[in-house]
Amino acid sequence: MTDQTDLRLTPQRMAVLEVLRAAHDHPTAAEVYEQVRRTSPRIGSATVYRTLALLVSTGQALELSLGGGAAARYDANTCRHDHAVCEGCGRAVDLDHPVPDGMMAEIARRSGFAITGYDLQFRGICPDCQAQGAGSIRVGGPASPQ
Amino acid sequence: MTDQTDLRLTPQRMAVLEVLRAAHDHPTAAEVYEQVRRTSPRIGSATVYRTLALLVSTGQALELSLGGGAAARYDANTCRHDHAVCEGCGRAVDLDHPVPDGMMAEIARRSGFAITGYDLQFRGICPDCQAQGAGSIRVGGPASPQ
DNA sequence: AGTGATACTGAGATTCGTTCTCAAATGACG
DNA sequence: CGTCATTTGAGAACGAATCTCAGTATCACT
Repeated sequence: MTDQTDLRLTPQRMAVLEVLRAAHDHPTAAEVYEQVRRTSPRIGSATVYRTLALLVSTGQALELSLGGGAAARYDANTCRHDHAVCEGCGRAVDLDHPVPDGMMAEIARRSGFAITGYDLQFRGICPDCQAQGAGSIRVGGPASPQ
Repeated sequence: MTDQTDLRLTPQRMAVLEVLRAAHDHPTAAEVYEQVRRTSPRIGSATVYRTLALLVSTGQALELSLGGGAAARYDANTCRHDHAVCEGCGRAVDLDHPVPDGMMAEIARRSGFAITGYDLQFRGICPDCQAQGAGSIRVGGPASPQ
């Protein structure tokens, strides 16, 4: 992965990318796998994981780690954007609210880091979950803790 | 965990909290476990995990999911603060740079979410890693991908 | 077309972090 | 001192992700 001299666009890779592009709900690798199997029943999970990692490393997909022990989620929308994660149902919705320009420069100056990017996630209760009783949200976290 | 009527401050819990308070490097659960064993050799890892989760749920510790397949890290500094994660060595340093007040209100208004908080992590190369050749950072991610 | 080199795949095993199970231990309190 | 809920520790179990490796597909070149 560090020194790809030749990258092939195989049917499997196309299938994964297609599924990811078609999905708008930030699927996990397992969900992508399940979906891809409908059209390519012989594909292996390793291939899906490999392809996802490849897409991320070539900038064609984003990997979201939405906290907790939850599985990583993937997003074909590669424009800079953030997410709001619902503490009730675990879903994530897209936001496009840029972090103020000066902020990154400020952080870089203070920390000495060469900043290459950032991940920003808001936590809260989505409108749906608010509707069905925000008071009854289980304390343990999102719907699928593990 | 949802309805604790009686919470005991056991020696094990004190030991975990002590270790976490003494550590300033955002240890993983495994690191906390290893450290706690020096003073309480008979403690089990389950207890450490349980206690860590308990501390998080009672607001006495923060859980950081620093992306990738990396293990969760814990932080006894419960004041609102963010982190810069080094893509070279995987370490995280504290930052205290508040997100502008108006921003959360703005997000809440646009998304319809009842925002309860946020997680902000900057990615970059720490001064140390910059010094020893920032060009040679492995592409796959932090030092210990999994 | 034929050949060798290289990249890719799929199945299953493996690793690792984390949670679960359950009997035994502990602590609180009358 | 007895009771009862809480907590503990050992190990099993789990799920996500990665690794291994033999087999397959594709490329470059003749």
